Amino acid sequence: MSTRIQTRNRQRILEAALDVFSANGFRGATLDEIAKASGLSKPNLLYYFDSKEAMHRALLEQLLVVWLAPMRAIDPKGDPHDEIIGYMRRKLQMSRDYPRESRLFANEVLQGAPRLGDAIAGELKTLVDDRVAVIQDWVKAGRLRPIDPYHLIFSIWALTQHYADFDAQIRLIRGDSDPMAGSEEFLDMLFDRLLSM
Amino acid sequence: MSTRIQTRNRQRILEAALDVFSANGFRGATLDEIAKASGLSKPNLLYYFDSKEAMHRALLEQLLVVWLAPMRAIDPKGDPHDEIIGYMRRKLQMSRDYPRESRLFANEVLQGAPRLGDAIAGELKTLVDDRVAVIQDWVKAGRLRPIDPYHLIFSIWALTQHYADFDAQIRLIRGDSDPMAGSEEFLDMLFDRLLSM
DNA sequence: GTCTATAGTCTGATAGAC
DNA sequence: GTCTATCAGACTATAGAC
Repeated sequence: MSTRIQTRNRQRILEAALDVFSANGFRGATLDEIAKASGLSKPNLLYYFDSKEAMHRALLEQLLVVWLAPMRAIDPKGDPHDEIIGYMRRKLQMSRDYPRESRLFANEVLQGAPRLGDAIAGELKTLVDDRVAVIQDWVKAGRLRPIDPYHLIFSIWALTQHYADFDAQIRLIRGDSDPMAGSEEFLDMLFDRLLSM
Repeated sequence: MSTRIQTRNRQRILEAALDVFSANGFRGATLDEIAKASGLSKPNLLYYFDSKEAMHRALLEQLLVVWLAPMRAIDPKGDPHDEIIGYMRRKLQMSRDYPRESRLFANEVLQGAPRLGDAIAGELKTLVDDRVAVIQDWVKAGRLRPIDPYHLIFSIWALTQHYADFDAQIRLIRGDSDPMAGSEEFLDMLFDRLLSM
């Protein structure tokens, strides 16, 4: 019943699976690679997870919680400008801290979200719709200048995730120095100008 | 020697290959799918292209020309504000006209640019470095407010390509109406504010 | 040029010894 | 719980008839 070892091995597998899935997408990933990366045998992987699908599903589920946290943290009672900039900063920090998770998500959506469609159409859409309403209320109350809430949110996603998802391109163009150097100052300035009255 | 049929079949194959590679990445794509999508048999595919790799390479090569054209068209002698906004608009139009090409490129970069690394480090970097210098000259001449040229370019890429690459997500959140509706007005406004003195 | 047939390899998943 | 051995199917690519 040594659940300690089980938990640890499941964690090792998910860690390796995150590497492989985020670098190749679901179909491009192989159990052989995950086995090699985790140091466990292929049948042992399938002792802990029923299938390749199940591994991927486990990753996406634990990803969603972390992924949506920055948006959940937007406070309708806060200052509109600070709340939006704060959201953008938290999202940018996620690209810095969890680039593989960002690429896992990007791969999934890029390939039509076949395994994440329900979560996007459900949990994420509900959250976005709610925050869109908050932004619209801010605009109506005259606390935020008129702006399209959907495109505002999309622009935050696009600008922050770009640094994780297109990391390879940025490195090749800028050289191997920190690809995100200067991004926070730039995005602070950009959103400050975007939101100012 | 009926080169007409050859050219037409090569085109049919590349058309089908673009569908499959852009939807699944290189490793996730299969010749069976490309064969089915093109209406040709699998061995026939390999009569026209030496390998799966060769097909992918052909797509990337013809992509690069189209892909870099909007940036090449930036005129150092033009008005800085208009040139940058014009570049952004051309890039956005590419997302509208060539979403599959955008996703093909995104898949490739997302997965570490294993087959496009040389072109990015060579042709693209050269072009970017040149345009960065142009922007810096504009700033020095006082014709453009001080701004980080690299992050400016990355922000254009991120914001415009997002609509093609994350199309599935946007559709699920906004419903099946045109996912790009309002994007041009929003981005016009955003970059106008970003660049204004 | 296009096909069927198939070689040879890799894939996800299972059986069974320990 | 973990392994070796192995299955059935899918994979890229080739051979050879037409």
